Amino acid sequence: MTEEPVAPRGRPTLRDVALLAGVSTKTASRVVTGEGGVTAAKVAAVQDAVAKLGYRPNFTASSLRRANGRTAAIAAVLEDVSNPFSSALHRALEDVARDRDVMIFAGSVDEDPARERALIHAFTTRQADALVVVPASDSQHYLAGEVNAGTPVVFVDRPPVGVDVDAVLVDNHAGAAQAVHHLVSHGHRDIAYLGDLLAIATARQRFQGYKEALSDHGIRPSPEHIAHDLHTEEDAEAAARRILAGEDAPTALFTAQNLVTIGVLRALRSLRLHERVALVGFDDFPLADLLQPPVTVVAQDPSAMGRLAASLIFRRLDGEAWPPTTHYVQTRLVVRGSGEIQGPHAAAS
Amino acid sequence: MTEEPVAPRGRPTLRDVALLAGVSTKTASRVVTGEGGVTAAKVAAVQDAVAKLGYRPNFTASSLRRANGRTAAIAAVLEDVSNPFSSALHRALEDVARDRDVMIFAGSVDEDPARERALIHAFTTRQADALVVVPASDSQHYLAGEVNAGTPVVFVDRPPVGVDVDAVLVDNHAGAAQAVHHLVSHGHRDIAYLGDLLAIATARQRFQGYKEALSDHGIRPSPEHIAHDLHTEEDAEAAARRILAGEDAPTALFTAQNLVTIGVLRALRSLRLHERVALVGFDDFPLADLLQPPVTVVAQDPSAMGRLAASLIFRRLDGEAWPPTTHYVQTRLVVRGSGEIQGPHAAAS
DNA sequence: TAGCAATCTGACAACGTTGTCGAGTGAGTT
DNA sequence: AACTCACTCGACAACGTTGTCAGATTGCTA
Repeated sequence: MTEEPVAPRGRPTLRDVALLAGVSTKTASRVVTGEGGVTAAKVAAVQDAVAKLGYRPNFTASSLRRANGRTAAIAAVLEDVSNPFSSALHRALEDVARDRDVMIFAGSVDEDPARERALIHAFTTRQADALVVVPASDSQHYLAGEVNAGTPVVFVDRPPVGVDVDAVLVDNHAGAAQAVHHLVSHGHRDIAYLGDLLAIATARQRFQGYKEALSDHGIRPSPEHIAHDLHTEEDAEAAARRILAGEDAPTALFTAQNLVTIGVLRALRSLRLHERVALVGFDDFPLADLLQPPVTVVAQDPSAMGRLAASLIFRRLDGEAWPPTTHYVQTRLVVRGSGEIQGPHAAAS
Repeated sequence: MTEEPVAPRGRPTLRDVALLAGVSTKTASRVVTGEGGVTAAKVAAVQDAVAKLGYRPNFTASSLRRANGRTAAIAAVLEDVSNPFSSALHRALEDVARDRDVMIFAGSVDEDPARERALIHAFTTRQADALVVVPASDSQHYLAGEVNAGTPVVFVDRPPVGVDVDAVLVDNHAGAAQAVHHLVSHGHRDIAYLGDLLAIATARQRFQGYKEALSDHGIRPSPEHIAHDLHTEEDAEAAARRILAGEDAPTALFTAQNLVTIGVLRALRSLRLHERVALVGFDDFPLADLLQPPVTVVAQDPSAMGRLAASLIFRRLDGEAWPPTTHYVQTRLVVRGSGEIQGPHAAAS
């Protein structure tokens, strides 16, 4: 059994180590940081003292003093750490950061602009080396100070407004259009739109893509078949029930967000329309392939987005410089079944 | 040439603010911390300077100096931030912490003991005020120093070994037994077990619960119908295929973990056995209710666990003290369909 | 033997902030 | 007029660490 010495008061500091080892704090510092230039005897003495006291360096004090002042932590301001998109993003950031011994601070904004500011304040105040932001507010002009001070900032999924920084975005417009074209090509002309809060830029873009794709085919969507501002599964389920109950119900649905898709699936299921009404969702989700029918989606790749965002961050932290750039990550139509249910105008070919 | 207005290098500090406002740093500090005892005129001057310079306090420097040295951050050492259990836990911690303006540091261990230590080292070195740990290692004796130094530590989901701290656990044994009793009561006697790495304590407990519940009914499980160490969906799918292909295939399956359940569902689906072989899974997952048949599970409540863990942490941070205690959170059998498929020994009642 | 470079070591200051304490001011009391 | 008291305010030190620099020691060369 190893002897556990009684720690004096609070945590031991470098002073305590130095005292016990009979050297100066500076020499102790040299040993624990591996700076070198210390005789073997003193190295051993310091290492003994470190072990005996259970000394752990205080990284915050160290980064306060060190030249570059880096804290080796980057902050992620996410929609909600527990949703699959955010947590896949979080994980991708962590994977890249891990190789450099950098930690991730993450927080959930919940589409609340005030919370967004509070989180960013909390993170910058804690000297995060960089910021990855999925914004919820109208404008992020308040970030200008940080950006000027040289903190790398990357926006993900939603474009920056009022501040000029790198961004990793999805081509929502094209993705939505792709979904709609797919449905039209399977014989549908009456395609409903169910989407998230219009306050969210990506929701607006997806709606635009939907409208324009329809118009490409000379179709004008029925206003009753458009539902905005659905932010929970319950909202979406209720809206879908309403739309499907009306006369001239649509033969296909485009659901422009994750939770909306799931809520709509519940409605379809309980109305026993899931084998009859076609559905394409935006954003993939776990088990989509195991449902009956399997759900066709326009998939985003949050992992790829996270990795790209992290690599931009680290390149800037390494001193590379370039004008703020927006990167687009491709969406991918994943054909599984629900989107291929034939509509009334199916080509006879 | 006139004197260049010295563009402050990097971020403005309290010194810069004080200088511009014509007060001492201490007075500037009093204003920004709201300590009070400053005349209105100087308050205004300082606030002007803060606004003009875009000053943000350096929270790490502040916590270095402040009496209690708190960093208002707690660390969460999780299995994998992107899996639903971990991220629900993470979110619950965040929700409780948010009310106190405390941030969460989270990291993924991936069942790697070395990574667990590295993460905890990184977090303690950054002066996290407390630790929430889902351990992966055999022993966490190395935490003794931290615990002695007074850092609150709570283990979640898996018990601490080699260190005496609070824990929030699930009664895996009882939950697994409940699943098995349920299957037996629906006429099954040949019930397979498919579970995660035996190195994980919870997996062992669930297996124990499985075995003992069977033995309560006088059933001895067939060794060919037991598969351990399945840690990915693919592992689980392969194992399920093997078990279901053999002669005397089981009529029911108990899947002891999330991903295992999903892998097994894939196998059942592709073998077209999903309506014939009963299944109860341990741990709930999104969309379980939308599958065909809907999946019966023994649900854990990661949110409740996270909230409980956080409240223990904060009570200790608030100075309350008590001997380390283990709390058990109940599991709940969620009956949905897959677990109620009748077996050959169904009572004729 | 003196001279010199190379190596090791510690005193000191500083990072940005706040706790302590005592000095200064002015109003109110005797 | 002398005194007390409440209130502001700033000088200074300190939190735990590391950068700077100069002093001490050593070994080697001339």
